[in-house]
Order: sequence, then C-alpha cells, then structure tokens
Amino acid sequence: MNEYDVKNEVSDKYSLRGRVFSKIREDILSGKYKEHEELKEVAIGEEMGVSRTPVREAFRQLELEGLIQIIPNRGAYVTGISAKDVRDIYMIRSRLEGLCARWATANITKKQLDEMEENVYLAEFHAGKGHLDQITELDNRFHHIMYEACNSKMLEHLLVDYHQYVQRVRQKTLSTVNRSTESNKEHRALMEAIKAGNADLAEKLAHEHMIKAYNNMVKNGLLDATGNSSGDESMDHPEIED
Amino acid sequence: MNEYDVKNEVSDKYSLRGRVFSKIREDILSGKYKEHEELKEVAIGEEMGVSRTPVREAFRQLELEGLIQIIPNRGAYVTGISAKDVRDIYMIRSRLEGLCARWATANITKKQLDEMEENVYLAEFHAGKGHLDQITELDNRFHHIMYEACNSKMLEHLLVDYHQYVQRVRQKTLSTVNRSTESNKEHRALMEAIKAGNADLAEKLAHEHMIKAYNNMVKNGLLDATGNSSGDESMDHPEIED
DNA sequence: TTGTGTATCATTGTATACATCGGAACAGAT
DNA sequence: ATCTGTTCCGATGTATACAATGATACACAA
Repeated sequence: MNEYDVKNEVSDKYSLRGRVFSKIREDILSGKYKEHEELKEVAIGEEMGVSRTPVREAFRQLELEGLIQIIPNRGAYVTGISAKDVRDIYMIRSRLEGLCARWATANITKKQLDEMEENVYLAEFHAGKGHLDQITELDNRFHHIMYEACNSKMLEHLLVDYHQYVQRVRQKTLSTVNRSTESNKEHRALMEAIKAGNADLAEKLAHEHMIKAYNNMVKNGLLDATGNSSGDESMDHPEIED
Repeated sequence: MNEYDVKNEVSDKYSLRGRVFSKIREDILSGKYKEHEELKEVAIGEEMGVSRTPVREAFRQLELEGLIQIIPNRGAYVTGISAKDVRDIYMIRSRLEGLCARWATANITKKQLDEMEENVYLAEFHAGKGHLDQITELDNRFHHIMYEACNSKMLEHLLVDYHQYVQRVRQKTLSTVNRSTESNKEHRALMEAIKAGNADLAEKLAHEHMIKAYNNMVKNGLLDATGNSSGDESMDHPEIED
C-alpha cells in the first residue's frame, strides 16, 4: 500500500478517465505543467488519444483536488501555491500528524512496527552513505506507514492528500545530509514512543517533527527546480509556534 | 460569506453541472437519498431536465467530496458514514478548530469580532427562550466566523467541508437546552480568549469545545431522522482524550 | 436441486455534434 | 492615440449517439 493506493480507490486507473486523471495529476506534481498554465481539453485529449469527455471529467476532479482551477466558459488553469499556502499546510499537517501518531500508538500492528523499525534502520544507513534518493523514499515511506497504522481512513486520506500536494514544492527538503540525520533521529524517537505506547509523547514528537521539517525547508529556500511555488506572497514567517 | 460560498468557488452554481452538483449534494445531506442508495445518471438527469453529461461530471466531484462512491461500470452509491468515521472527523476537527482559533486570534478583524460578540449575545438570548432553530443557525455561524477569521483559505475550506459532511448525521446536536447553554458558555469563553489575544487559550478552548460537542452527541445517540448513520461499526468510545 | 452457460438489457463509458460564451482582432469614431 | 462596437473564432457547456460492461433471467445439463 503506497501513497497512491488511497487515491486510486477513487481514481479508477483502468478507465480512460482514470488514466487521464492520473497523468495530468502527475504532470502537475512533477512540474511539467507550470503554475497558472492553461490546460486545453482537446490538446490533452489528443495527446492521450481520447476525446474531451474523459478529460473534462478528470478536470472536475482535479479541481476539487485543488490542482487546477476551472473558470466557467474560459478554461482550466494550474493552481498556484503561495508560500503562505505551503506554510498553512505544514501547520495543518503538524496537528494531523500528531493526531495520527497518537492513533498509531494505539493501533499499529506488529508488522507495521517491524517495517517502521527497518525503515529507520535503513534510513540511518543511507544517511551515512549520502544516498539522497533512498533517504527521500524512506522518509516518505515512514510517514505512510504511520498513516496506515493510525487505522483511520479519514485521516489517512487527508494526510496522503496533503503530502502529495506539498511534494510539488518540496522536491529537495532532505537534500542536506545535516537535515536527514536530524530527521532520522526524530523518526527514531517517534517510533520508540509509538513502540512504548506513549501516545502523548508520540503526538508531541510528530508535531514537532513536521514543524522542524518546515523550518528547515524555509531556511534552505522553498523554490524547487520545477519553477513552481514562486510564492505570490512574501514569506517571512519561519514559524514560531508552541 | 456563508458556509456555501467557499464551496461555490469550485462548484459554479450557474452552470447546469453546478446546479446538479448542488442539488444532489443537498439531497444527500438532507437525507433524501439514503445511505447506500444507488444514483442513476438518467433518472437524476430527467428529474432536473438535463442530459447525462453534467450529471456525470457532478458525480465525479461528489465522489471526491466523499458523498458518493462510484464503482466503475456499475454505478454511484451514497457513501455510508460509520460511527467511527464520525468520531474520527470530530477528533480531526478538534485539532483543526484549535489551530483555527489560534490563527483567528492573530488575524480576526474588528468587524468579525463584532459579529462574533453579537452572535454570542443573540445565542444566549435564544437559548433562554428555547428557540432551537435560531440556536442551531447561530452555532453554525459562530464557527464560520472563526473559519473566516483565521485568514487561511486552506484551513477554512477543510473545516467547512467537514462541518457540512458531519451535518448529515448531526441534525439535532443542540437539541437539549442544556447543551446549548453549555455550548454558549464555551463560545463566549472562546471569543473572550480570541479578543484578549490569548492564542494558547483559544486553541485549547476550541479543541475542548469540539470534544464536548462530540461527547454530548454520542450521549444523546448519533442517529438522526434521515435514516443515515446507522453505524456500520459499534460505537462504544465516548472519547477519552487529553 | 444445483450448477453452468448464454442471451438479454439496463446502465455506464466514450465519442461526437451542436450551442454558447468570451477573448482577440479589426474598423471606425472621437 | 484611445476608445467603442462588431465580427470572428477558438474553447468550453451540453446533448445525443454509439460501445462496452456486468447483472439478471432463463434454459439446460448433471
């Protein structure tokens, strides 16, 4: 169960519409379509060899996902994400990851806990070697294990959503070895708290982990390589909080 | 700016699809369509005098909203909400309303604060008179003022969403004069905290307010008059928490 | 009776045709 | 040069036609 499975409950990857939806989504998240770019129904349809109908339905869904905005009778445009949006999402996530950690403490299975331990172990190994790709992948995976472990489809769905959403602007968060070592320590502490059944501590650690991740991201500059997230508003709040 | 405006940024109420979307949505929330009921494209289209196209597009959106579930090549079914879902949402909301209160403390305008004071005042009046409809309306409005005041479209959207979602099963939460008096006290305390600029207290009070509302709802039985929310899982956790 | 295969048909999935909207280009007036 | 109105046309909004799916009923065999 990776981060896409939850979405695919809803996105139906075997219909044309499902494929169109996934492709456009990926193209936006990967930065192929830039912020404020206009998406034309026929063009995208031709590119994928389908008619406008499935494209239109995919558009409607992408709009609700917040990836595009549709202006009636005009067109569909890739949504801009301001620096404030990113900040808001991280703050929202900090609360929700905390809640997730609390629930995970109560509901995590042995299997999930095992995978989490292995994840932390591996991440420490790769951090020592400076393997950035593996580190990023393991970091994502760590969080998704926790999302699953909380045993709440509602919360899992929400967190997966935000996680993906933020990936648009968060390409290289862990790019400094410094941060990845820090991050691993936080993961380990969080895992230990969950393992020990200390829900209060787990919530607190997950909450702080998110805020530190955000602060680190801000410190190193939000901009990613895709040209997204140029920040409509000035971003001068590195965070205070708690 | 009421609770529908935020949705209407996206739902385009002047197109056929927008009207279909709103109508189905309302029919589900009001309980006209029961849980697990199948929605047929042609039937709904005919009922509203439109073709399948706008209905289908509305369906796709309603699916992402979580109100219906679409099974490929089979049909659309009204989503069931289990008692656990409701509980999860309230716990999620308790965190987010807390965050919202914190932000509102920093960002509320004089106008919003004035409306909030008037709201609390009026609510106390109507509670004394036992005017349940007005009390419910004022309760909703109180929360929406706060959602607006937090000055975060991301968070506002999320909270409005959940608020509406839960309305399906929350018809009569404030139906006891007892609870409405309690609730008003909590609103007043929260408002005073926001007015005084005490963000920590505001967050704590908003958080607790939500949990108390949930616990009260559970105590009086979740079931509403629409036949929704019969609870696929047994509901025996009145809440512990904090 | 039970099970299996097949025909049927209601319903959804997709493509296409037509209707309507709104922007861009241009013409003429000031 | 700027403004205004008009025409044109590309793009979206909606309806309809056609394709494909899957549930149901029924026939028939074991």
